[in-house]
Amino acid sequence: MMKPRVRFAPSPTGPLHIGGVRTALFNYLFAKQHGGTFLLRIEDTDQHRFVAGAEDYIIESFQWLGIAFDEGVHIGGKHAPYRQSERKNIYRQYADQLLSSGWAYLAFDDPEALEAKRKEYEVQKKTFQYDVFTRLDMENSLSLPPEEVQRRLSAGHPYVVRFKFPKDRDIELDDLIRGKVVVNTGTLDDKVLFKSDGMPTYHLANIVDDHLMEITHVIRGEEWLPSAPLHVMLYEALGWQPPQFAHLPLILKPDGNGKLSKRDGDRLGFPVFPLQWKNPDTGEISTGYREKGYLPDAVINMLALLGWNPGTEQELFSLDELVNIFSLEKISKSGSKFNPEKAKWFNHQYIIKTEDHILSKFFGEMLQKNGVTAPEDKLIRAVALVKERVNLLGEFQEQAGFLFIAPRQYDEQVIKKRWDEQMPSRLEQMIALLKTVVPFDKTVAHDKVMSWIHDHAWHTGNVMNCLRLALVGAAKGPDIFEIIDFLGMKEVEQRVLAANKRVGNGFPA
RNA sequence: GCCGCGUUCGUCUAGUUGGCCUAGGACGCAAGGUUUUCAUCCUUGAAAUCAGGGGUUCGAAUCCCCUACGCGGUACCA
Repeated sequence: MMKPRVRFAPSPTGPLHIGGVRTALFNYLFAKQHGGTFLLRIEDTDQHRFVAGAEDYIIESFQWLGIAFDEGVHIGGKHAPYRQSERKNIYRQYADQLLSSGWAYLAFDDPEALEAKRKEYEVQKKTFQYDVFTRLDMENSLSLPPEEVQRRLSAGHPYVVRFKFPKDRDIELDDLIRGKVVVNTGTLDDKVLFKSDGMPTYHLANIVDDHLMEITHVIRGEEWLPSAPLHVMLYEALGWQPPQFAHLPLILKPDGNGKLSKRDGDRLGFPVFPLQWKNPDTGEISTGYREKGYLPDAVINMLALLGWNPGTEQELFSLDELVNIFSLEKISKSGSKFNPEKAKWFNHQYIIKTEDHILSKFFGEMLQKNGVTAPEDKLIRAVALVKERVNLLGEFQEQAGFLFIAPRQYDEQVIKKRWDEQMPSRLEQMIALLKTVVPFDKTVAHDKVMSWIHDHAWHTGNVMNCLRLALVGAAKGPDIFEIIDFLGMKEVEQRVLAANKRVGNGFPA
């Protein structure tokens, strides 16, 4: 294959949705696999929907994910600029070209007139479409006498440029994922190509830029499939070779039907965006995968397997592996419901795989926020002790926080079940016993304590869980002798004394 | 409404040249086990008559047709 050039072309209207991230990922994988180029273009032709900060958000998201572009707004490239608002002056000439070759026409109908027309049709239970059948009833350069058109133009009447579909032609499109798709031009509407505000619409700008930027493969969401025929027609009208198309299936909400939306995330409690986003207008905050404690590689892996799979039973892939094994042919045609549980499972797998010294950084920051500064070697030990029980990075705090912060309260369920008036003295005896193990050794300590409990014919579960309660605050956590080893005898004694004092004869202070 | 796309366990999916599918894996779920705790982990299990109905064929989840349902589009939004 010739080296492909693909693009991810989001609109800066808000935070990047994970569906968009997946689209970008598939583009990236495809480009890298074939030694091609991947570029980022910002499609900001709608000034009304522009949202400040959205572009930076998009760039930061991909930086976090480790998906690198070869060209783009933030890094430049041979086809700069990559922001459509900065390319404004190059689109007009193509609209003019279409106009003079008869592939487009001027339309003067204002939004109100269009709205009225739609209402009129709606009453008859029909839908108005500005197309080959209705355009002569409208006010445009096809229906109006040339001198009237000229008059309006010189009088400065606002107008748009619309594409003029031929009456009855089957447009064929060979989609890389869906195969042949055929649509008759008679069913298509004369899309606006150039708006009255002097900006092109998506359709024109997209085709022009894809051509100028030498895009070979357009890999985008399924929502674009209906307008793909317009796009191939546009290439023909402009006398250009169209790229190959691949329309990706949608990511659906976990329950019910329909596209995954921000609301679903809020409702079901999982992130829909890669990074946290604060709505500049309302101040509303939407959480992101990063803030929720996901590792970027886990997010990528999870997204890659949504709508695609290699056909083997392997589920865990690094980015590089994905680059090698990815193929458009294996993308499924139907939409995939997003599964938040599986997303967590992927993260769990990646946390286990991630090296301790990297994880320790995250944990260190969390402790820092709680006012505790811990040395790195301690953090690494702590992380190693609990990583297998962590799904999200944030859980390091609850799983290993006690290794640095003595418990402030004790689980009452455990007290009720296992503590009694003799427990304080037994725990103190155990401390004395533990102190005899010098230097401390987990196995030796374990054996000594066990036989000591056995000699007194005490209930192992009660004694050990009360010790755990004193050290951890609850009946959970890693092996108790590991904890003792980590804490050191001095700290262990302090915690036991504190617990004895506060829980005392069975009632927490 | 019209146009387009789709339809295998609850979910993601394997299955793509029809027979090796009494439909496999993963998530989740259930039961056991390991862990003196919790989680992890291990084992086992339930779970899709392959949307439904017709064909074609010795034989269909796999090919054809119809129906149903779902989704997407139907803006001077992308």
